[in-house]
Amino acid sequence: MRKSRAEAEATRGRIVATAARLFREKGIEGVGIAELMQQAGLTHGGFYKHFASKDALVAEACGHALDEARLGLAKAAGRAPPEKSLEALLANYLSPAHRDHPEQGCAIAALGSEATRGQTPTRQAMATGTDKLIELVAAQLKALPPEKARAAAQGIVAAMVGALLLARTTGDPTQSAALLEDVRTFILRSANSA
Amino acid sequence: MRKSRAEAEATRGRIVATAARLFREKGIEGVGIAELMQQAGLTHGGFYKHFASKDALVAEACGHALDEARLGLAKAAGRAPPEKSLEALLANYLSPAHRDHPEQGCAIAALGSEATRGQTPTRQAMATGTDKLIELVAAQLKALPPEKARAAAQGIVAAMVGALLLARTTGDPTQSAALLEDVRTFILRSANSA
Amino acid sequence: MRKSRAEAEATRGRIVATAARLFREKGIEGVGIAELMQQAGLTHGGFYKHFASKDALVAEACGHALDEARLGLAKAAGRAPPEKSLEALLANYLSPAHRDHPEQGCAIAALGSEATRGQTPTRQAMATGTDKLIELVAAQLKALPPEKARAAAQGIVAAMVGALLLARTTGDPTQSAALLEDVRTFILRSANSA
Amino acid sequence: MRKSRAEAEATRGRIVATAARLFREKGIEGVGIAELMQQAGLTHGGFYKHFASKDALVAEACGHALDEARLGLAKAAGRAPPEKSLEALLANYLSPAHRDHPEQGCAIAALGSEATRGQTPTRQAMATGTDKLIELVAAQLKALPPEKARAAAQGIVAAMVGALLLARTTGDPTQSAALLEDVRTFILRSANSA
DNA sequence: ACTCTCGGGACTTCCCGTTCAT
DNA sequence: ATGAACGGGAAGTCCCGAGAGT
Repeated sequence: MRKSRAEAEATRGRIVATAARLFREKGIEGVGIAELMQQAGLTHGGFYKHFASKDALVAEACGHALDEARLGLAKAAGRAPPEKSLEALLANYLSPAHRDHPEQGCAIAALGSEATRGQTPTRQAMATGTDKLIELVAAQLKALPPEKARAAAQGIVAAMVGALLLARTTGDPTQSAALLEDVRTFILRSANSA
Repeated sequence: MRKSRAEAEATRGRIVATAARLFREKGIEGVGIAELMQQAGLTHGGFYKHFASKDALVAEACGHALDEARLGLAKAAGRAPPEKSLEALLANYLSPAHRDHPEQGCAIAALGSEATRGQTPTRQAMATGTDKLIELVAAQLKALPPEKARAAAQGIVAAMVGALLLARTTGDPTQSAALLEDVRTFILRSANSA
Repeated sequence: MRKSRAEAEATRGRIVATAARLFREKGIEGVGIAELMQQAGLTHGGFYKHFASKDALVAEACGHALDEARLGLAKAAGRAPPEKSLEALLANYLSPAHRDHPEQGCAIAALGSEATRGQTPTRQAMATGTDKLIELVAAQLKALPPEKARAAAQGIVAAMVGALLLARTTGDPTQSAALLEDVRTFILRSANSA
Repeated sequence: MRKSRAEAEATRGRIVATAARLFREKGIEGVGIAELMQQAGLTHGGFYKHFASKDALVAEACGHALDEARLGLAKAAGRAPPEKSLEALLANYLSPAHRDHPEQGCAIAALGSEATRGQTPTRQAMATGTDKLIELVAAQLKALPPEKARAAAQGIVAAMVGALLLARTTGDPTQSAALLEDVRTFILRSANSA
């Protein structure tokens, strides 16, 4: 029944990963410890050996989700030629696939309004993750000096997150796909004229 | 003890208005029928004489919140000279005051991720309200032909909503105020070059 | 969701009946509130609206189980001609069917050793039920004066309960059936020579 | 710190003896490995060097308890003149002292209903011990041929075990003492008329 | 319209058997 | 052999949505 230290660490990681997925899919309040642990292949009894409370997990899972999504974006940007990296990043983020799969996507779009009302550690994790995302986008703005890049990156990230939210709100897939497309154009126009 | 038809109607309206405020403040799951009715000056027993379920109220309250916020924006835009109306609208939306008072502000930013997972009527109400907001913004883009205006308006609204979310996530008031400012610049740059 | 007063009372009764069955089948410690309520078609959340604690239910369920089993015995005794009523009662109690179905049978045999260590109300319920069972058996000893009947009845009940326990301990069905038969003979011999 | 083979064997025996006592006192589920080992003067970590599982110990402890109790009965029977040996055995078993000290007494009465639901090795041990007890009682029925003796012995053991259970259920010491007395009479009457 | 209550489900605490690490 | 810790699972408390009863 009991596992070695290494296995226990793996278990903990599995819980965090599962939580990061489920929270984005069903919302933080929409997932209970029991369901969470079951999805991780455990029972809820052992949860408190790994985390002090649900809120502690929430903070960690938010950080994990943010990191995971940012890594995907960085990879997509890296695969494109340097002058097209921003376009590639946007194509990845503002896509119907991302719209339809919040459980693997950006936690700001999936959990933003809930996280705002969360506890301090959660908000902290979201703030840190958001900042790193802005930095990632700023790094793609190679034509701009650092300060202007950061300012523009904030606008870009804001538009990205907002667009995803709007696209998920609209029921019509065609209409929301067009919206994502329009916002991409909107962003690039502003970025290019900076 | 029985009230007239008109009074009952007024009561119903008070419940919706209270819900629209509380939901934006504490989230949909964060507000119970009991607290809601108490804030409306009633007891929770009578709730189901007015609404079939909490979800029915949620849908209605979302629509109400969206309308209320949009009216405020329209008024702010209307007070400015025609060529400055978009600036005025943005100044109103992307302000520290709006950031600090979700309970009177935009429901997309305050409830977006929760509403996405809500029931159909709720999502419908959010979609309709979002569309009207886009139309309001498009109407300020007087230099553009209707179709281009709508496309640009989508980008603007996306950036507005996203910016508010980011600003509320960041704990530091100074930093988030700068972010709101930066996004305003970002939006106008794109709008002007359209 | 909520039920009328009468339905709630029925629910409570269903819980007790389910508990009486499950406890005898799996033991008191072997049944949790969750499983119990699930078998009764409910969830464990509502349990404490009906009972102050698990122990409170245990006491009530023991009483219920004892009553139920005694009623069955009384009926079996009543169906036989008066001079054969004890034989009928014993045939019913000391039968392979009873041995194989503790969940519908005598709670003393099924729960005796656990109940001994239970809380006062549980022990009280067991004591009362045991006493009534002795009285039932005494009532079949029509040839004896009341006091001698009660004394003999105690011996009979002791042998009945013990025989069931021994029969359930033995793995071999044939051997235990013979044991039940032998004990029946043993009892009647003593009763007839009193 | 390492102990010799013999010492380890002694330790093991001490654990079994402690378990046999504690199980009868508090029930099988009522005793944890930790308490058990502490009572044996050890810490719980080493338990699994001696036994594969708690269930393995349970089986062994049941056997030990049964043997121990039977030895006591045999000794009591042996101390009496041959024609009084059954009376002596009964006096020993059906005594207030036995009623009040299950931890040193008959495991069938103390653990019967729990053991019934135990695992196969446990049930096996109980069955074997029960059989030996019946044989011991049969050996006291010197006037009867072997087969009749065994049949009668089954009735006697059943009544003995049942009586102890009933006596422990009743709260009142006086009443239960009378019950034990009555059952003794009941048994002897049947035995003598066989 | 108000109060009380039913049933649902969440979170958390506690303890147990078992095993790792020392 | 010791002690810590992992994972399982139960008990219990709390709050919520919904509706019955007055």
